[in-house]
Order: sequence, then structure tokens, then C-alpha cells
Amino acid sequence: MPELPEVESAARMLKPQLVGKRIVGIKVNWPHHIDRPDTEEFRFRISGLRFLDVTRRAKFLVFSLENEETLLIHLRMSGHLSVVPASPPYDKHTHTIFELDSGEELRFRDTRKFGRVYLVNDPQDVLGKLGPEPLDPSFTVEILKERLENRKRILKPMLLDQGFIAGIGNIYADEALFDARLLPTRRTDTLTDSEIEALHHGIQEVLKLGIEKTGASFTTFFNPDGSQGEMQNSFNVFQRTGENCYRCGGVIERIKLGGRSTHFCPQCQK
DNA sequence: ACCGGAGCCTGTTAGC
DNA sequence: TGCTAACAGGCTCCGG
Repeated sequence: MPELPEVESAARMLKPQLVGKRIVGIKVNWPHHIDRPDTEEFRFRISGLRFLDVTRRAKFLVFSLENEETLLIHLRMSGHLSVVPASPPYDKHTHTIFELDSGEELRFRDTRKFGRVYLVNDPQDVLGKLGPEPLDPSFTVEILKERLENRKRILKPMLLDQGFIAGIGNIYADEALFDARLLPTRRTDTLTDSEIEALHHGIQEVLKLGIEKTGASFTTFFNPDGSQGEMQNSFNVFQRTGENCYRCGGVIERIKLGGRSTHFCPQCQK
């Protein structure tokens, strides 16, 4: 669930809680959570290192550590991070725990176990194939047009392709397409210049709004500090199947595209 | 190049 | 009320 705005919100909340603190121990209750290196080497290399910075790239949390090490965490569907005192209660889905010299712990809870932890010297080993950051000033309409050239893809699956553009997930793809008034089933080679501009605008608008609202919260997801995001109150189409479109009054439809549920207004979106 | 489906996991919700 | 199937914010691999 966590997409760019949720991960950005998490990074902003975690940064002041972690920078300057030192990792003094690791508990790994589900070894598969650690993608690389193996658990033994992971423990050896990360122990004693201090957090220097917490940022985001795509849907990855990027923790810069001392000693030229970078810790990367991807929350996937159900991951959640929090910094709390090193005392009970421990949730049964908390699989990886970073013990800090402050007497606190950074806990990685992940019900579905899809999340992953990486420790690398060169972050590009993990982040290298990602597409552009959609909110970076370098991501212009012209760049989007260039990246669409000579390609024939269905719009929605393309937005979910992290190599094409980074950070968009199922929620913001649907919302961006509604904003741009484009059907999720449109083929990219049929887009006019003004439609590409609308798409570019829609992507940036919904992501910026998502960050302003500190992300979207569901029963299974909330921010690191326990607060609820507010973006779910601003959805125009996502999870509004059968309800009326705020723009035209039409009925929001739901279809499957690329295995993902897809919500749109068949009247507004062309 | 690109699409759809399966697989990875557990929990919750919808439907009968 | 109770069981079962479908479904869930993501991503990767595979066959066609």
C-alpha cells in the first residue's frame, strides 16, 4: 500500500527520530526479510553504525549510515516502521528490530512478509533500474514525452512500472488518470500532446496532494508516529466503485487491469 | 516490447 | 452465524 506519498511521509517522520542515533544490535525473527547480505554479514556490518540521514527514493526508504553503508527498506504491501522504547508490547508481525543506543528500537512490522531490507555500499545496486522521480524538477513534460516515444503500452500498467516512472502505485495511478481525464485502458501511442501534458499534471497533482495529506491510511496502515494520513478522504475514484463521480455525477466503475483493481469514471475519462 | 498469470504471505471482507 | 472464496496499498519471474 505505501506509495510515494506514504513513504515520503514515513521518511520525514523517521528522520528526526533516527539521525545521530547508533544501531547497537539487530533481532531478525524472519530471516527472509533481509534480502542482502545474509543475516550474519548484515548483523556484523551494521552493528555500531550511526544514522546520518533518512530520505526516500521511489517507494524505498533510504537510511544513510556511517562507514559508507546504506540501509534500504521497502515496505511493499503491509510493512510499517516505528521508533519506540525497547519494551513490550511486541506485535507478532514485527520481524526485524534495530536496537538503538537511545534505549529505543526501530521496528519493522510486516504482516504479509513482502517487505525487504537491504544493506549495500552502493545504493545503485538496488535503485539503479528505477525511472525518474515524478516530483523532481527534472521530470518535465518533455521528458515524459521522450520516454513515451516509440512505445505502445496500456496507460495504467505503464504508470505502475517502476522502471518507467518511480513511486506510483495503484491508488495514485487511478487518481492521476482521473485528474488527467484519461481512461486507464488507453494506449500510450494514442496520446496527444495536450493529453500527455494533462497526464504529467495529474501525476504531480495527486502525489503532491498525497504528501500534503501525509499519505492515505487504511485499517492496516498508518504513519510511523501512529497518526492517520488523510488522503483517503480525497479520493475521487479509488475504492469508490458504484458511487457518483464528484465531477459529472456518473457512476464510478471498477475493472481488472494487469491483475490490479482499477477505478475510473467512464464519462469523464476518455 | 509488452501482457497476463502465478507466486510470495496473512488477514479481512463479501457472498452464499 | 459459519464456512469459503475473493481480495488487499507491491514486485518479480515466466510463458506467450
